[in-house]
Amino acid sequence: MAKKYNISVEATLEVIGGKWKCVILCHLTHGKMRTSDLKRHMPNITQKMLTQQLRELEQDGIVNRISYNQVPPKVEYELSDYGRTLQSILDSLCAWGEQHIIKEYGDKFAVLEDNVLNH
Amino acid sequence: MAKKYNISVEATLEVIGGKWKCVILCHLTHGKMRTSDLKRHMPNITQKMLTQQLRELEQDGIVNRISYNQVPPKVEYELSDYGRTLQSILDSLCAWGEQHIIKEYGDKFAVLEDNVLNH
DNA sequence: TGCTATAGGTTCTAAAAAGTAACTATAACC
DNA sequence: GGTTATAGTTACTTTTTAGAACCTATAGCA
Repeated sequence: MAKKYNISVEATLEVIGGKWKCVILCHLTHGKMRTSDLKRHMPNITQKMLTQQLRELEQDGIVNRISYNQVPPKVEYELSDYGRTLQSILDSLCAWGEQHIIKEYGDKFAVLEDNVLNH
Repeated sequence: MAKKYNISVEATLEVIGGKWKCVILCHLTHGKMRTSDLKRHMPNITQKMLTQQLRELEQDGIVNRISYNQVPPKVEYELSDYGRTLQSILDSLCAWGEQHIIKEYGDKFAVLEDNVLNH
């Protein structure tokens, strides 16, 4: 049967842990996005990691994958209903990061890439 | 100069990302703990990883290290004031994990180790 | 004397995670 | 006919992370 957890947060980390998942999900809190949009917002992620992480999030029921049957392909991702139960956590993580940047660097504009500030 | 972030959550993950930090911090939300207490609550962490992660959290100002000058040594860790700005996020992460476990397994008692349930 | 407990350091190795590069398909366009 | 765009796969390599096994010091105790 199931694995054992020593504290419930371990279960959370199994779903949204790792280097990229929280970042992907934070972007998706702003709404549906195509693969190429995500890629644009995450210039350092590789195609491989992006699809791999999205697959896992899909399998865990966090995101929906919407595939339009056309060529060239068009695929969109969005937070699922279940994924939206993470929304306030994701918002808080972003907000904390922003405060942390201000604390560390004094000015968030100094370290946030332009594209981010267009939110 | 500073590195650039493409989204503020990246800064958060730099501080509390990784396999162990959130778990350590969640335990510390319940109050000050000795190294050996933490170890007991995290049977799968190695001594090396535990001290390494605690060092990093200390350097980022998230935890305080309180060393009593005695033999055998006694060291306690606690959330710092700054670390406590993460408290509600940590609580939410734990709560979400608990709900997720219930969703996945139906019964949290089936997968949470006994020691956890004594909280 | 020899053992335990405590917190931690060090070196080496194993495993996991992530990156690189090359490949697929096909419609639309020049 | 050649090029671009899109989303994705695959095999291989590198980097990062984590673990195992060893070491330190010393008070207290049988």
